[in-house]
Amino acid sequence: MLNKQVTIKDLARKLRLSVSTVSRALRDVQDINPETKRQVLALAKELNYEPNFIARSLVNKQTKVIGVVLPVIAARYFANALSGMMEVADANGYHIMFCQSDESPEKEASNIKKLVSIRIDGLLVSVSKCTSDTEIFQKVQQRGIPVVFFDRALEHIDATKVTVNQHEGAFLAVEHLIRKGCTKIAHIAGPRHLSIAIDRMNGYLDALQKYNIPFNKEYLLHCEDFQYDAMEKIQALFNLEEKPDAIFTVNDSIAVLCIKYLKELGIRVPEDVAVVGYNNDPVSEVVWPALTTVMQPSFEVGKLATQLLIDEIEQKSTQHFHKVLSSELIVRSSS
Amino acid sequence: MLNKQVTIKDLARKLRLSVSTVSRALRDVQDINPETKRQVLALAKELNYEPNFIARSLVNKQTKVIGVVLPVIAARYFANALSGMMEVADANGYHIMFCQSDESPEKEASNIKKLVSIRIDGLLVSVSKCTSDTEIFQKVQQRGIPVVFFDRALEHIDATKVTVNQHEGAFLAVEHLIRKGCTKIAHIAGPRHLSIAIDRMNGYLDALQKYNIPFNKEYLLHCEDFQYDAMEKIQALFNLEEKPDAIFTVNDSIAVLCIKYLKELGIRVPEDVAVVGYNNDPVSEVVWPALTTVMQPSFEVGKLATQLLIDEIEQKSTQHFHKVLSSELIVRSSS
DNA sequence: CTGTTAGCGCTTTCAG
DNA sequence: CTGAAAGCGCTAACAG
Repeated sequence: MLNKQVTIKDLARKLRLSVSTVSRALRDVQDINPETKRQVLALAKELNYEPNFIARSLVNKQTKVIGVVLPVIAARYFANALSGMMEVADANGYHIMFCQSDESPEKEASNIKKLVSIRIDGLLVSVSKCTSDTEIFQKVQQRGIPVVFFDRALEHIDATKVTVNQHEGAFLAVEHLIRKGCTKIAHIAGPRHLSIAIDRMNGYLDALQKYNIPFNKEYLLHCEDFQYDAMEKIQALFNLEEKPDAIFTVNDSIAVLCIKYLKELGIRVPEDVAVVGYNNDPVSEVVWPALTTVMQPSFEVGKLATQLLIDEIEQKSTQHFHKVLSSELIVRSSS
Repeated sequence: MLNKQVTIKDLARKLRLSVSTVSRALRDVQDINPETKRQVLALAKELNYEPNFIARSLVNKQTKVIGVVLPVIAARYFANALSGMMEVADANGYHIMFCQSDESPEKEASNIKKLVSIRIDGLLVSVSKCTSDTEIFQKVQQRGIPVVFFDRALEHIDATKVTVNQHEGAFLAVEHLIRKGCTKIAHIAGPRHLSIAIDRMNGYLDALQKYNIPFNKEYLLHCEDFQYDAMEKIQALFNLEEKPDAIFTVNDSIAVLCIKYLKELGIRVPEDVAVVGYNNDPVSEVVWPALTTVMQPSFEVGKLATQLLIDEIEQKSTQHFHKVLSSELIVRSSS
């Protein structure tokens, strides 16, 4: 049943060669007789030889596995980023091993420790909402394992980062609302300590400023946890004297909640109030009216981050970059 | 910078012990002086020793990694199943390495080959829509690597399988429509060769039969690729003389399309036509009216499949099971 | 161009 | 209870 794996030794014996010669023949090294190489390769194929990664790792001190830690795989954005990573990893002979932090810094840390103990060659991470400590990442770097941050990066750490220009995406969204004639534009923002949320908020603020629209403090509300306190913020907005004529939200699920709430109130979207979300989540196509939103290049982020990480692993590059990718506004009927 | 990993040898030297004694102390083996063990453990902690998985794998001939191949990670169902897998794997000291087949049998096969060459200890797979050949899986088994199928399994292969009772889920959905008073119930089914789609269709048929509702051939339509040909089927349905008063669809995205189309036609949901989907996709909560749908226990599927696989790997069980889990009908306002 | 030797970090007989 | 020795499968000097 269990037909043992054929090893380099078996090949050597059958060919009356030494294992080192066989080893050389199997790889792309010079100093090998083409004819010998041919024979070895032929026999290897015939016997269905497969190099043993484990043994190779032990001597080379590199596993060809890249660790990935991200908040949650069930989010479309991260699933797409991961797909991009797998594509590039595959093309370069690397394997991906990923873990989710579930937005918990503790779980994030334990995942990282686990990956490091497996001897990953490099680490790709998108930090949890509450991560602020750089120490663990520095420890990884000190071990000689390159770290690349994607999407959500820590500010005060010297490492390569691939992020998306949140400010620009938000600016585009708000500019679009302004051009549609909206002047009382509210923003339901994300957590105050989360950099991507702050960037989006600043994009909102700067767009208002550029078009000389006075900023109304009452139109800016923060959801501290992205989701569960959203409804009360929305309600607060429509209890104001001066109701907004547009809402830009930090993500699509909040935008969808807005649309539902407005419908209940008999307020028309987009005629009375326009709504724009963020992320191009699948739900955005399905609500009615379909949601205008900002699409981030998640797949590209994954690909680029992985490529840069591999470059660092293979020492092709030694310095750190911060690449910032652009987003795209997708205009649908909610605005 | 690169502070070398401390090895078992370092511990041995400092403690003036032999490596084999240290090795024993580090593991749960008998034949070791408790005091010696204590010392070794203490020093190990102090020096931050971490056992080298790679070296251990090489001698033990087991990697503690489980390979997972699934169609696509961006689908909520699979993301959840994978989360369940990671939970159980983690709790048992295993790691997960996953690949997506993108519904291509070729990519599926190459992923499996890749995983096998990494020397995974076991394989978890949900086959692509078009996979029918059992050969590759048998080859994996012959290598002594246990295979467990989850969600989508191949029929003609002797292996442990964890699936969801599609027939029952569909039956529940249709029964619910019948109890609501619907009698002209249409079904937009999935591909004819895909077993889960066939099971759902049979659940539909059997529910009709049980309640003595005559089957109308015109009310049964197949989408051969799940998505892109859905719209024409829906239209066909409403070009019939005798229009249906309910539609049960093979998945939620088709159900959502139905709702949209019915709205355009000015047909009220659920008053004129009730709609029920399948999967409890996030979109089902967001459409209006919110979609009644069947929720599959994907997380549980992942957990159970992994537990059974680990049992097989560790020889706790040697025979194969086929576990079938139940689904739940989630009633919302579309029916 | 090829063989010999040593060794990666760990486990496992086999003696003591 | 502990140590010596061999070996997992492969790579990497170093001679020849």
